[in-house]
Amino acid sequence: MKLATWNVNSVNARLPLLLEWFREAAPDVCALQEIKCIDEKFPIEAFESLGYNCAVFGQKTWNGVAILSKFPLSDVTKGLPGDDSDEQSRYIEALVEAPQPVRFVGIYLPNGNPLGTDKFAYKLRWLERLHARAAQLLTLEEATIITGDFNIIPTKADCWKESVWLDDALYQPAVRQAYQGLKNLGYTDAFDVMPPEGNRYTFWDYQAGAWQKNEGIRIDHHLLSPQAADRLNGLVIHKDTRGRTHDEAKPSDHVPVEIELA
DNA sequence: ATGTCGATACAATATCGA
Repeated sequence: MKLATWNVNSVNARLPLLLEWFREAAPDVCALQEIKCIDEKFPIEAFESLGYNCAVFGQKTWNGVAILSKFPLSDVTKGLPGDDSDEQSRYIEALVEAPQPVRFVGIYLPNGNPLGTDKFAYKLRWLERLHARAAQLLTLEEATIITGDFNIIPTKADCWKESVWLDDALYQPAVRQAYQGLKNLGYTDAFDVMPPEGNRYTFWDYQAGAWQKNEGIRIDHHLLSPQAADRLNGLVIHKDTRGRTHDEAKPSDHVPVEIELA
């Protein structure tokens, strides 16, 4: 069973490339982030024609997350619990009704830049709420996967040059500690168990020739409950999609990251 | 010298967020 995550930076701007990749890689389940549209503008028919069920939590202009699945989806939760005033679409959760079910959580964690603003405070509060939800999910004793764009560089090995990231919200000690805190609850980062050969980055900035110079970072992660970690068989970072174009469509700045579960 | 994107309000460019 292949479960992927991809920050697509607008699902509609990316659609030709997405459909091409979904045909090739054929993930069973995929979390999308930054769909950048309201629910009514999500290209549901295009994905349904490839055999996917869609759960969408959209938003105008910014953010927006979705789950695509070849298996039925049930028990869908939209929005991260813990703050009714949070209006940003960054969290979606569903039960994937496969022969061996999986509870699948897709997140688009706040970027948090620049430091010293309410944006960074929002990121820290969001992390606290995610910690609480992650702890709650563990009590279900299910195979649970929390995946998505975490906007967190876990270690200095996960960026091309540490000095560049020291003043960035993606690499702050408090943020990295919060990520470790999720692991301390009992979640496993699939990358720690199944590091791929060669590339470890999942994002290359559009600017400053970052892709051409391989100046990337690893910020798209899969966290697995013990019941899910016991089934982990592999991890693939689809780096080639970063260099692909399709007619008018240009690549996302993130690439898909996929895990294989027994 | 952030050197690029995408959505939006707006009607060719500017702003915002990343």
